[in-house]
Parts: sequence; structure tokens; C-alpha cells
Amino acid sequence: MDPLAEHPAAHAGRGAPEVSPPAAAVATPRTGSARQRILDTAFRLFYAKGIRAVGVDLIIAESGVAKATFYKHFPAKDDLVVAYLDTVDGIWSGQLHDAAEAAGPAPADQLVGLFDALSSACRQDGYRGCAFINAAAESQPGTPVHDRTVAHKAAVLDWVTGLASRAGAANPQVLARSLTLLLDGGLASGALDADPDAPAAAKASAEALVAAALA
Amino acid sequence: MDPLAEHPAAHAGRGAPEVSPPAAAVATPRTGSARQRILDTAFRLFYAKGIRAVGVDLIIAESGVAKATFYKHFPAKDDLVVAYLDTVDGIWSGQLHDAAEAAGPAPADQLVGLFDALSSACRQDGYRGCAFINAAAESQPGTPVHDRTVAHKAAVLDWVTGLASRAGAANPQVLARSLTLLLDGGLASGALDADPDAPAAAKASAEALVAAALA
DNA sequence: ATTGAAGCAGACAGATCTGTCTGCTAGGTT
DNA sequence: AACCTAGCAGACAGATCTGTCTGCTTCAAT
Repeated sequence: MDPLAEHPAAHAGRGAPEVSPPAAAVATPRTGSARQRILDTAFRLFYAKGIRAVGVDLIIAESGVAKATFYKHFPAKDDLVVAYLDTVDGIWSGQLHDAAEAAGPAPADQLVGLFDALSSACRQDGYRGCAFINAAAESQPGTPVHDRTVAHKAAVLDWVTGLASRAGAANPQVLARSLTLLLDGGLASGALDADPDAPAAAKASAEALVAAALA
Repeated sequence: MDPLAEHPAAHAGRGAPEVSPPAAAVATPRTGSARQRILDTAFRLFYAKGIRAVGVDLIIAESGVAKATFYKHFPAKDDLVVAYLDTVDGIWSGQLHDAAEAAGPAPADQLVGLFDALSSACRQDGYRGCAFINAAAESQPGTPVHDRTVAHKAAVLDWVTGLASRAGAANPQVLARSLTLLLDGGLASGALDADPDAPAAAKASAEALVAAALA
């Protein structure tokens, strides 16, 4: 049901009133059940239907939460949207890291291995493209939601640039940019044509580009 | 102001009650002024703010048209959305063709020249990504709006495949897929990071991929 | 001169959406 | 025992959105 597998690296909301568990002491699970239910429901509905298409009332109904409880945790809908994007960021970044590591220790192999995460994502049932690109399409530049999207893409680009650098690319920035372009293209068009060969083509292209950049 | 330049190849709405001018005879301009104003306004607002963010009332106000006139031309908002996508399809297809032709007669050069259209688009003031990807993010699979997006992407892929075939690629489908992935990636992420080098990186990658595919 | 098509102006209905507010219940801490 | 926090239930207000309908004007063709 989840579009991006099983939350391997989901990190919490953008934590204004919360702190990460220091060691022991306050061991009581401070992540309330209601908040998590809201977040889970929002994740599912926002991704499947789009952000503007999902009203607060629907999230409240499907998460079985009172309206006052909802607005206590998220004073405005946009706060929930940002928390949703934080969740997706954690999941997707985790999947990218996992796919890279699974490709072996060599950075050059990891650059190509990234694209296995793309294949997995596109194969997911209910796959509907990149949550960030979709969110950006529904938000205006300068808003917190749009900024969150930009920050995510910048973080991924930075990380890939580091990988390209360790791989010994002559121009890590350009290689990383090319690979993220391919990745974003695969994420975006994976929702439009159900062509199962698209991720494979992306990976093959990535291989060629990495090989050319290291030659 | 227009995000995609000056409507070089805009073709008309999906014409249910209209017929294309057969020869002479009914030479009276059947494309009323009101319809065109609605379409122009919708083009501007839908692209800039997103489809769901723009209400019918706003389009009516900004196009200076009566509400009854609006609903006479477009019985439902979605009809206008589809007409808007038709307009974008005409413009963008025209720009792709123009960029390809400008690159010279050789199909291999044209495959790379495509990416000049990407550069131009991203440089446009108010560029906000691919109108089709954005529309797909706001619509559900199976709806006319979503279908229109899928059809557009399929048409572009077909056309690029033909180009790749004429260029002599061993596997035109795979090359075309790779290039459209790059193109879509550039279109999508061009709205997120204002990195002016992204289109150049896309073009350089395209060059490498085309060269590799023809080797 | 009359008719008809196209357009303008705006009221109206019904649905939906965000956000506020009041009351109530349950569990844990002091 | 008193209290506080988290949560549930749902009414309510105000805005907005889609779509319908009535009435008036203008212009061109018959």
C-alpha cells in the first residue's frame, strides 16, 4: 500500500516541541500515537491523490483523530505537508543509500547502483512519481513547502557529488548533475508511462556516463 | 510573461462543436475572441500557479469574460484544462522541432539539438517546470487530464525514437528513452534549482549517449 | 425591421475546505 | 484527592469553488 516501501529510515516530524531521545531517562514514547496516525494517513493520501486534493477533514476521518488533536499537532495544513515531505525525504534518502551500498564498496559502482532504487520505486504499486516534484507542482516558490523540495533535491545532489568525487571523476559536479537529471527524469516519467524498461534505460545510461567521466 | 515563448505552433482546442476550415466558404473567423482570451488567461494562470490553485472565477475575472460565456465554451473546468494542455503540447512540440532543425540536417545532431529547447525553456522568466508533469501531479490516472499528459509524453518519445532510428542507433528505443529521461529530468528539476548549468549538463550527457549509441 | 448568435454582468445554490471553539473522557503525576 | 495532558466528538464560521440561471446589449444576417 505504501508507495515507497516500509519506512526504513523515517525520521520524525520537523520537531519543534520534541527532542530526540538523549539516552535513557525520559524513556516514555514521546511520539504520540495520534501524531503518527495523522502522519501515516497524510503520507498515504497526499502521495496518492495530491496535496490540494486531500482535505484536512479526510485526513482526520481516515486517521480516526479529533479535529482539535489534529490542529494541536499541526497548527496549519502546510505544517503537515512539510512533515510529510520530511518523512518522504527520510525514506527516499534511505533507499538511495541502501541501493548505493548494495552495489559494492567502489564509489563508481555505487553511482550506478543508485538506479536500483529507482527501479524499486517505479515497481511499487500505486507509484505516482516523485513526491517532491509533485509537491513543487502544487506550491509556489518561496513557500515552506517549495523550499523543502528544493532543499531535498539539493541534498541529493550534494550527496551524489560527493560520491562522484570519491569515484575520481574529473568533474564531479557535472557528473552528479547528469546522474540526478536521469534520476529525476526516471522518477517523473515513471508515473506517466508504465514502461518497465525506463529504469533499466536510466541505469544503462548512468553506466555509460560514469564510464565516460572516469575514462 | 509567457513561460514558453510565443505560441509558434499553438493548435486549437479539442473542437467538439467546431470544424477546421475546409477551404473557403465559411471564412468567418470561428475562433471567437472570448474563447481565445479564456485560453490565454488559463495558459498563464494554470502554468504559473497550478491548476487546482486557479479557480474558474479568477480566469473569468482576468480574461474579462462573462461566466455564461466561459461555460458555453468550456462546459467544465476540466475541458479547459485539456485545452490548455493541447496548447502547451503545440508550443512545446514546436520548440522541440525547431531546436532539432536548427541543429542541422543530421539526425544525430538533431538528437543533441533538442536540448537547446530545454535551455531556452529553463531560461524563461517564470519557468515552473513541465506543464504536463505538473498537471499529472494534480490529476488522477484514468482522467482525461492525466491521459492527455501520458499521450504527450508518448508522442515525444515516439518522435525521438524516429529520430534515433534515422540516426542509425543500434537500439533506437533505448536511446530515445534515455534522452527523454534526461529531457524530463531537466524539465522537472529546472524548476527546483535555478542551476543554469543543468541544461548544459543535460546536453553534454546527451552528446555522450548519442555518441555511445552510434559507436 | 426582425431575428438570432455571441457576449457581458452578476445573483444564486450547493458543496467543500480551513481553522476555531466548546465539552467530554481517560490516565498518569504530584 | 487534585490536576494536567492527550485525545475524542462535533458544531460552527467564513471563505472559496464549481456550475446554473436570468436579464441586458451589440452586431450581423436575413
